[in-house]
Amino acid sequence: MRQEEAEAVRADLGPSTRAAQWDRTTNGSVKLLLSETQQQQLAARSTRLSLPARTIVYREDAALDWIYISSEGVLKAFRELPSGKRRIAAFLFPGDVFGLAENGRYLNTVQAVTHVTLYRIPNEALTEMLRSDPDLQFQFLCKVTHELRQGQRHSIVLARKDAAGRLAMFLSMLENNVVAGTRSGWIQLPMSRTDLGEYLGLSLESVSRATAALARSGLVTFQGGHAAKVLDRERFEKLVNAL
Amino acid sequence: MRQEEAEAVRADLGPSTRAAQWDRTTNGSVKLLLSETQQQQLAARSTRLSLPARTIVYREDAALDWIYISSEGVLKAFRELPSGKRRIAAFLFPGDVFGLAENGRYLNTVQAVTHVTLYRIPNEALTEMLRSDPDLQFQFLCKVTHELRQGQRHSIVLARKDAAGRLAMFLSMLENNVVAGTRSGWIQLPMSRTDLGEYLGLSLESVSRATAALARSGLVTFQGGHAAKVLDRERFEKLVNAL
DNA sequence: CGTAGTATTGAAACGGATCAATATCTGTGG
DNA sequence: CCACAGATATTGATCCGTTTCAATACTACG
Repeated sequence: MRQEEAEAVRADLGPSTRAAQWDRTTNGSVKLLLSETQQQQLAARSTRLSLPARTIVYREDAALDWIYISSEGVLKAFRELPSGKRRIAAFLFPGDVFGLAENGRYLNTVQAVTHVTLYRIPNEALTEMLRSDPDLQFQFLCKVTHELRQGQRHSIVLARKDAAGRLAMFLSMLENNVVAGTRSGWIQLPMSRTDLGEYLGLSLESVSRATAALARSGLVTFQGGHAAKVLDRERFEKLVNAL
Repeated sequence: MRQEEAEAVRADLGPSTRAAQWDRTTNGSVKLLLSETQQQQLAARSTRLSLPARTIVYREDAALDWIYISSEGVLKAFRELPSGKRRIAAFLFPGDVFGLAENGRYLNTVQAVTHVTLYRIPNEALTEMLRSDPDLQFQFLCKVTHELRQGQRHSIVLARKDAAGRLAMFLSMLENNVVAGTRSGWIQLPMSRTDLGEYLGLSLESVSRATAALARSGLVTFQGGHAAKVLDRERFEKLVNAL
């Protein structure tokens, strides 16, 4: 079904997509697939960064200077609310593009959750490339479109009233984001319970209770708080889809 | 501040945006501003539609055939959940582009809330134009980016725990969407309480109680259930920002 | 090995969902 | 123009789950 979607995109765009095609990464998100020329151009203008966990990549309201592409690790994009609370808008995984969806100023603060490696491209260089290369720009259009879809999924999660259901949906989402090479069945949870709460719109106590509830009812086991495994697939999926 | 953002976009893109510029409509959303040639091209390939309230424009999972631009009236974009419940992802106002953010299949069902007039462009014709016109494509990139931002705002609303606060944020959002010419201060609420509930993640009873609460505390008056006016601006804004 | 940040668990209270009854609005036909 | 019917909206009472406050347990890193 995912595969079908990718096909459909190619069909929609016809010949123009041959040089720069869509594809889905192993982590389930949409990845930029570039022609050799495009890769060279991007590589020539980008800097590779290696950042430890907790590093802030940029802050909300800062001037938009660079566009980033995540290569390894996990990051979080969040906003600080007037009350001091935080709402995490999205977690960023390898292959994700960020710093793109804002005009002149970054909208969110982006911070590394784990150690990460990123590619950083000056905003002007990228927009210059987009301007002169419709195929490349189409890649980004699709990328943003995909993020829009993710955002809508997030809204659906937030509209659920049951904490366990929200958590299950989040785990399900992470499952589709498994980086190739992860051991069978175990879902890595690099982020803290607080992060989960800020993403799911729950207090961290509720997150804790939700994990306990999933474990107690035998749907999922947790290992050390940062890994999970679905035990009862059928009931798990039923919960996920019990919207 | 909005104005500043628009400026920044132009600055980011430089000369390439001269022919096809960004602008903000009076309703606060981002509108496509096209060159004469682009307008002619679009006009030549689009059909104008006039639809009564409640008409379904397209259904989720239907094949993506056309892209739409709203001209008059209000629509809602929603998904039917397995349980039969609905979640409204967005309301669509004049100037909004929709049917764009999906690949091969529409993601949401779109239905007219009021009588609407739309422009409909065959998908292939539009993608053809985008392929050959980077400036035009950039318009759409920015448009989708803006929708992404709206989606994030929606997520923030949904993460609030207090019904009155959610409703106040929605009213505030509508206020920025006022179509030019609306009488001073009155916010039009063309959608039903049920629609509000489905957008805000509340039961319609809670929406009703929230309106009652806002009225009782003197922040807002409601007139016939489909118009509202902020009475105590200061306290209203305080509530909106009390995240 | 200890300390600080992180996570779990418990008890009480608040707020929204739900069920249920009544009221209002809208559009249609007499 | 009015009356009626179906849909939409308001209001009330109760239940359930999340939040909050608080105390304890765990984990990771120096």
